[in-house]
Amino acid sequence: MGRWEPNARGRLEQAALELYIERGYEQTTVAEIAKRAGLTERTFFRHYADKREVLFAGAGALQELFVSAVAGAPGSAAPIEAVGAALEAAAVVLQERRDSARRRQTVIAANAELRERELIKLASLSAALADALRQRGVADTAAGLAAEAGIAVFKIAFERWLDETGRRSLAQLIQESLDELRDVTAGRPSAER
Amino acid sequence: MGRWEPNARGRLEQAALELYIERGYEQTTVAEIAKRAGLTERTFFRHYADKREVLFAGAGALQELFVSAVAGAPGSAAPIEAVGAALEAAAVVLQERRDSARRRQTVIAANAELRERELIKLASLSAALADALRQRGVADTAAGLAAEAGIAVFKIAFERWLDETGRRSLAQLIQESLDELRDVTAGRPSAER
DNA sequence: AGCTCCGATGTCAGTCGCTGTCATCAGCTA
DNA sequence: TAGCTGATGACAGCGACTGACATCGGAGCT
Repeated sequence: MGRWEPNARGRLEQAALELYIERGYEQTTVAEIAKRAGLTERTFFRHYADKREVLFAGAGALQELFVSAVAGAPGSAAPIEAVGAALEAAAVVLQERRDSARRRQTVIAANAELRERELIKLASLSAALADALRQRGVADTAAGLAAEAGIAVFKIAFERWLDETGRRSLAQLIQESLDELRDVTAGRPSAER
Repeated sequence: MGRWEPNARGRLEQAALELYIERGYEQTTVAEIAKRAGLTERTFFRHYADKREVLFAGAGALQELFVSAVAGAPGSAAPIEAVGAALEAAAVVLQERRDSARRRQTVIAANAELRERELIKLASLSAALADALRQRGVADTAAGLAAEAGIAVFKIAFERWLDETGRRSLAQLIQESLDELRDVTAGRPSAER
């Protein structure tokens, strides 16, 4: 039990998300977030490096999930298969949270600064993925390419998952996108519109 | 002849790059940049939306180059081939500017905000590439994947081009990376370390 | 030439994100 | 009970960025 109201971080995240939805990211001041959480602006910045970071608290956990999935893939798995395993592990975790993911994504999509922050989180994910592949003995360039390709697939599958009415699971969409990426890079002509 | 000293934008870009190199991005204030360019802080913000944007003035031209290269690719070219053509066109333009590209990249790599801005420029490039592919009749998902894959290849080839002592051209490195991406996504085991 | 228009710049005040510093407060331990 | 410590508050200050208004000087018109 804390000495003050417990879970200050959680209250800040909740308040920030609410306000970003209600009035938009730019129209929300950090002082307002802190006030709604029953804290002061200064305390907000002790918990989060900046006004954007409060929306990305889960990024660290996701990255650990990715890395351990790659590390845990069978030694016989090809790099792209290890990456696929990581993406599927993430899909399982995210599958239950589609509504909240969609709310969050709506906020992010509406603001360029937040999109920038999301992109650097994905880049960090890619770098961690590449490192994990190198740990498995994958050559430098191949590791970087497999990681970037995996993140590209994740981005596109995730976007479709949130857009769709929701028949297919995230894992399915990831698998399909991975297959389609293989076809596309092979120069195979895909279905036209 | 302009009424004031001409080429205010160019002077601002020059001054900013110099100062970012001399004392670092964070340690440079906009007022200092403006002063070195013989202007005021307010005028800086009339030319550039923020302190980061002054480093990315060329992004628009690069994007147009990408788009017109895709649009100009033969109708028989597969999506990934059209993307490859765009990357090669960019490589030709960049090939002559390795030193200045390296200086710029050193500044960007040293600061997270600048890396974020670079990533969103690349994302914008990817979106434009995908749109250009859709114009050619490529299906939505395939267009998005081909574009993201192309940008991934560009990122990695560009990085290697700047790192290497410089034997291979950027165009060569892009071609090799494109080939390696095809192998990696096909699950083909690549050389290990 | 004289006049007017207009776009680029300067000036100034103000908001807000973010930081450094010091005080305070609540529980824990000796 | 007397510290000790970690989380918080209070406050001053810097710098990025914006809105409003003044100014300046060339372009075009009469």
